[in-house]
Amino acid sequence: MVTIRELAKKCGCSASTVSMVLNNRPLARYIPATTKATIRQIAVEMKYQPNIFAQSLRANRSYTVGVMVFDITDPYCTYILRGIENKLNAASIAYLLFDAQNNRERFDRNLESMLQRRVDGLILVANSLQTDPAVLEKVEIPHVPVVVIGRELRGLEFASTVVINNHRGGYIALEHLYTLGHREIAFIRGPKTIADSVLRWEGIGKFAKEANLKISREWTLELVEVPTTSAEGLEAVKSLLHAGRRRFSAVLAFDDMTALGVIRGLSEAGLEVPRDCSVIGFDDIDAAGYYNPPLTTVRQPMLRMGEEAASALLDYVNAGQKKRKAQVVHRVLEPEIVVRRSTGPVHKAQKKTAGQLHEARKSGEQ
Amino acid sequence: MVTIRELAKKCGCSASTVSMVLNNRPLARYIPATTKATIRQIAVEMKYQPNIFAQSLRANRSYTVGVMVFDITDPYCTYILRGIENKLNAASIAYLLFDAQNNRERFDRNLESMLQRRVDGLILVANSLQTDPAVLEKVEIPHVPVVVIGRELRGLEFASTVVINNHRGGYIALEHLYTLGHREIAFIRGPKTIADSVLRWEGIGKFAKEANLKISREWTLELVEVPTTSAEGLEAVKSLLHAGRRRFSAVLAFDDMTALGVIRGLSEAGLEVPRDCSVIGFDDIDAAGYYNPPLTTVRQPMLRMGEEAASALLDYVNAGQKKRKAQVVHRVLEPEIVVRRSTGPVHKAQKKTAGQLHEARKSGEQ
DNA sequence: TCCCGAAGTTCGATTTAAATG
DNA sequence: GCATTTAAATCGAACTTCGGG
Repeated sequence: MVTIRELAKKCGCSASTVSMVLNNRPLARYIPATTKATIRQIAVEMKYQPNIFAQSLRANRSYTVGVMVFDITDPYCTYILRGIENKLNAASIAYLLFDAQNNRERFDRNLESMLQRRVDGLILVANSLQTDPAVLEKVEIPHVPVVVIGRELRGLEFASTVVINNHRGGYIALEHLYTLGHREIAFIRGPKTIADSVLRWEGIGKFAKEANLKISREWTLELVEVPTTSAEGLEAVKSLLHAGRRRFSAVLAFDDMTALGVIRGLSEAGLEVPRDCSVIGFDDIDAAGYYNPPLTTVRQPMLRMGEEAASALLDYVNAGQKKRKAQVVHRVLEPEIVVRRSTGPVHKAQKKTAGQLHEARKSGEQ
Repeated sequence: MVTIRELAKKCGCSASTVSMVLNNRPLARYIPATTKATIRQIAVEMKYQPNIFAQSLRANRSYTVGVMVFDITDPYCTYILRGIENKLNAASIAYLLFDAQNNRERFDRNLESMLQRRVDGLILVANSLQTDPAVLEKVEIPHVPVVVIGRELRGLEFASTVVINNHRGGYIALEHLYTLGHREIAFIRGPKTIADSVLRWEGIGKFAKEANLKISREWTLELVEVPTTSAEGLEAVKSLLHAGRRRFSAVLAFDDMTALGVIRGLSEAGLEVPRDCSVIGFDDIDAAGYYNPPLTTVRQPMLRMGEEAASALLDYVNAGQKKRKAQVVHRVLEPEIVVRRSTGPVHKAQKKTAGQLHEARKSGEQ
């Protein structure tokens, strides 16, 4: 690897001159254009690449940010990551990836690791288990700027946030089912420990109130585990069906994974989606698009969330570099409904709702 | 941030002493145990953390490896990544993640970027578009050790590989269908440009020959695009069904994404899986497990592939550090069949095979 | 005074060579 | 000669300061 001194020798000048020229410093302003051109040319010829270790040491910057996701195998995370990558790439900033694997100890270890490596900033893709403000206190010490995705978090003067309007998401999900004529709807709520879940439920409540729709407690289940899995959705819908005479013509699930399990549960019980029962999810993960049948869902703009987060972080870091005062931002993105084939109107022909149909078939089988 | 000199002052000794003690250098051997203990204790109290920039500059190592995947939104990649993460984490090595996004220019840019950042080694999760040996030539120049996952590549003395036995995979996939009684089988091959695809096809051919099974050219389609999508699987099976009087009772798809599309295509054509037609995939991505119905597939041990790759890289890097001669390795992992619900026996009652059934229904509808 | 360029210092940890009692 | 410690050099880029024309 060629150093700046070797390059300087070849150019017949000093290292300072080379440095100033290649970095377009003000001091290089009076150096003749021909000299500059020669230096640049020789630099290319010799494939000179400034040693990033030396640069980092000098500038006290790593030119690297840290990104921690709560679960890299979760497609929600990977699309956010794609958004982050797009922005960072454009700014020639590389990133260290850390995966918390839904595990608090790992989360803490990773955080430690990122700080030890002196990242210029960090992005946390959070499920709510992990990012209570307390966790971030240790981040404050070296004043590393942070952007948190997916978790409301105000009042920390070094932390920006990017979230979606979960309240609105819950609202439009129920609205969609209502518009299709559904009045008897089962709900599979997310764990109460998750902030998203609470907000979505409030949005659902708001629409119900406005539409004068009654939410039956008996058709409302609550998931307990994070992460959610399709297996839980499957179990949930089975217990709903076993609840007996209950009737419902649609299921509103906390998220896509749950919803996919619900669809499978209905299929296995001999019910067809959406003919016998509609199902709606939340997120719009890839699998929603290619499921059998494809899932209607409330879409989180994951790519944009990642891009916004990366932009916010870069702005903050660059501002700090130029000694301007950096501003935290709190962005709220709007979700949108994506209508596919898992929801449909309540047919006139559809005399019986899902629960009843199931009952009927069961008796028929026996 | 406290430096080693500040720490030394507090300890009443020189920076050299502190350095030697904290790093357990041989020279520290005669330093009294009490002194050492004091130094260590004060280091903890002052929260001393060696500046990694300075360490890197001195040692000419980044203590960081680069990992490039071909598509971070592909679940195949994320499980491999999880395996890599597990091993690297245990060795306190962080990694820079790069995503080629199935794009050759990005691949090259990222490679450049990794080298510029002087990673200690790199892992490439390759689809075959990208890793012809020529690409790796530029890696050789700075003698950076490489591990390639998913692509056979011998003869480069700095590159290890981790692959699965694709030939065997194809063999056992067909064997599974054959054992269930299927004799009339449709094939959706992968693109010929992908090495995996060719090898799997050879394995299929081998079993067919041994079992004296005829592979009909008319029931064999070939995908052209990378990445594969479920949409292509759907299209493929539709064109198979439209081919008319053709009869087949099972479909062997190139990979899971394709297979999932096939299942949906069959469903949309009114055929039930596996009653009317069995479907088998390849990979065992998450979605295979929660699909409707769950997919029988040939499993690639992705977690292990990642772990093996990371281990191989660490071994190589550490060997180089200790000036032992580093060894490249070429690991071949065995795939295994995962039987779920998308395959079943050919029923005696199943008078007609999928193609015929479809024909029958079509006429019935008209 | 203005233009051009170089010598020398800094960043922080590690290591070599050498110096103490 | 031995146990114990340290001053000084090193890694490479960037910037401050200074000097010659």
